[in-house]
Amino acid sequence: MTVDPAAERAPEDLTARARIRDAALRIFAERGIGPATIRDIAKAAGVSSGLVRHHFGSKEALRDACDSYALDRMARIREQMFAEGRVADQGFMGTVHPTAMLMQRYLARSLLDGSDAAAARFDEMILLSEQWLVEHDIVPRDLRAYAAVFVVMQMGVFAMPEQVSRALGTDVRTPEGNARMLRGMVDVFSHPLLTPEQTAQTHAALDRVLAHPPEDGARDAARPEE
Amino acid sequence: MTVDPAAERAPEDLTARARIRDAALRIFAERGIGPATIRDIAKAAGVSSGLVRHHFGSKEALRDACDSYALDRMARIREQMFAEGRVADQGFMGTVHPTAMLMQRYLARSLLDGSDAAAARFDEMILLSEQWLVEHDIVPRDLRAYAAVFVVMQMGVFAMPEQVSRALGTDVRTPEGNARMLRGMVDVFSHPLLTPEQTAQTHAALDRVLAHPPEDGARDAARPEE
DNA sequence: TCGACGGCTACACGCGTGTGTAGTACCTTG
DNA sequence: CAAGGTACTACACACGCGTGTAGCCGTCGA
Repeated sequence: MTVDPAAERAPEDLTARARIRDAALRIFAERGIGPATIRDIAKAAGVSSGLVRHHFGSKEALRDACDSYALDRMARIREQMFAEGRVADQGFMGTVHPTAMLMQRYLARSLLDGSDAAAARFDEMILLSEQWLVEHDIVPRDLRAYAAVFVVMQMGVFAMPEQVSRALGTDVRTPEGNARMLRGMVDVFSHPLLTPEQTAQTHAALDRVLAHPPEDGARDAARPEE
Repeated sequence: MTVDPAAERAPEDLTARARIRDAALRIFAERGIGPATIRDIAKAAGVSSGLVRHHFGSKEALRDACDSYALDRMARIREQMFAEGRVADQGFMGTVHPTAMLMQRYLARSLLDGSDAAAARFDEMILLSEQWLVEHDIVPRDLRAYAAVFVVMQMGVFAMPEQVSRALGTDVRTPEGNARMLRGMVDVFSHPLLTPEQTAQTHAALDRVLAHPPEDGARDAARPEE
């Protein structure tokens, strides 16, 4: 569980247990939690599938181990970046870091799968975002909604790397593709897409729609039955 | 396949086939494509699982049918909104519409699952976004990356409704919660989050990192082996 | 009236999955 | 040196899945 404070990989990580965790992290990130199989993880780690169970007990426990490991790695990378004074990158913290790229992808997948740990981190990111917003005197109509959308949007980018890669013509798992993606994020968050008039119009449209919800001929398609 | 040009549900849609499609759409949207089972869809539609196969042939074919149906519905809603002159909403087109909410969620799930149809729509949205950007004289450093990130961010919001709902304290599947979420989106896309200085700094940081990629002690965790 | 066909059901098959169990090699410890 | 436990493997089990098959029932045209 404990890893040396940065620098090189801890010696413990040369063990089969660490190889399994690393392989799981990678395969979970690539395919998603559900579709990934214990057997494939074991194969990637060069061990038997029984050993995975021996070390982690169950698939969910393995996922939990990956969660806390990824969270830990991200926290360390964040610390490191703060120490190096790259505070400007905080919003997109660590995303150029090769390991951080992987961890972000994994955490997005884990969040999509319904991980409690990833959800906790999600909430934490929202709190941080809210804090950042008030510190920078950005006061939208709905602070919480703003922060939530902001965070979920970031996660979304990491949750669909195949789509972004295809659209960009460059694999975002490479540093080059990742940098292009991050530039895109920076630009989206720096150039406003909507003019004040458009914004006001859209807010008005939202108000209008909320005042009298639209009728829809396909009620049965949206009915909330079990 | 063909549906009456708006208004009420087509009579065909009272058939079991339509009920199955609707149930599939809803369950796919709720749980994701992979975890959803034919048997549960059949149960929700009030038919036997065999009938699902009888009408659609396979799970993937059912997914395809849902794809094209959802795409069609979204296109019609878009047309309708254009006809009503609500062009201001185009960026977040139809997302307050109860059916559109469902379709958006479904399409996000389908995209996450690797649907070709959803991917095609994704690319189309990117094209539209690029077009919209040049029309409004927004010229970021990387137009394609901007558009791709913009679209994937929108999809991300619909791909993780549980997370947003939890953060907001309101179910985004209700009109109220959805409206809050949409306000958040509007605000994110209208208020720039980064100052020009921060933007320049981050771009510089990206340049710097790309010039000499960061060393990482956890190379083995990111190695690209199968 | 009758036959055929499409909507529909019940049930069985094979497969891959997570999980459980038995057993082996090795390393540590008294 | 003996003993025990840990790392590790091979194999089997039960379950749920998508899929396949056989057959029933109502309707509609000749």
